[in-house]
Amino acid sequence: MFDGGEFSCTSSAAALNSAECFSSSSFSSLPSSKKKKVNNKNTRRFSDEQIKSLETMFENETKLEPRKKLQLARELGLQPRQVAIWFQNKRARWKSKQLERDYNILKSNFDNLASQCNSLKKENQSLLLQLQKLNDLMQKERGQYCSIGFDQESYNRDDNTIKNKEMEGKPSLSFDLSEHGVNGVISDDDSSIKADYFGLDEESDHLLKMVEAGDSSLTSPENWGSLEDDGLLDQQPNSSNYDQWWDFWS
DNA sequence: TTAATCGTTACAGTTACCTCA
DNA sequence: CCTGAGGTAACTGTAACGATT
Repeated sequence: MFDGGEFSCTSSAAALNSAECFSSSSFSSLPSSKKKKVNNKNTRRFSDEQIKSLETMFENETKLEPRKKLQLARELGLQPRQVAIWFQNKRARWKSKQLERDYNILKSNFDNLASQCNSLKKENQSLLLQLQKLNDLMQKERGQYCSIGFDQESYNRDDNTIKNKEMEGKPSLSFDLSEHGVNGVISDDDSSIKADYFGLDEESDHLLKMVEAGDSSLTSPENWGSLEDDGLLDQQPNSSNYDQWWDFWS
């Protein structure tokens, strides 16, 4: 190994351990930057046996104790400094590969999440479509209800029936057109009654209102900010941020 | 007790050389 | 034979740490 080789031994105290500095009789007086590392063919690289021993040792401990370093160097016929440098370079190579592995893992996770996101987006689109259809259906039925006219007498008769039920202590719907108007079959003022009647919680009630309102707030992403305000879509402080988030995944 | 100095080690970055397609 | 890319041993500069004075 390194027969006839000429090794530099710089004056930098930090660069190398003086005890490990090669005491070559042919030590050059040239500045270290000018010195050439003379490496004959087949003598530069360590032998397979040496590499194998070094690898085995590295698997056990990536940092070598000084005592073990001396022992290993003696066993392999290397300078302790060579062993130290080999471990340094090995750690650097190992770190580099570890970074590569970590990157691949992160990339794999990212791809999985992106795939899940796409599935959720499709599901969301499907649900929004269903919602739109239901909304249209409700609008149509409401239009029929208004267009067939209104029999005040039969209404009063029905109203009495309803009022009788109220007398029994059960909440019911009131259809007082003079107060609510035709368009507001169930107005916002009746929300508490409605909630009791249908057993709606606050969140569902809000959604129902939006559907009843007949606007496109649920089918238009730009209006989802109103949902966020109610905590239905948390994590997005405002709709503009949400748009950025959404754009990222699009 | 505190500050200065020294020796040692680790690390990131670089250099020089070899191998191979 | 030449050449560029990649691998690797060795080097440089710097920072951190502990021991000593």
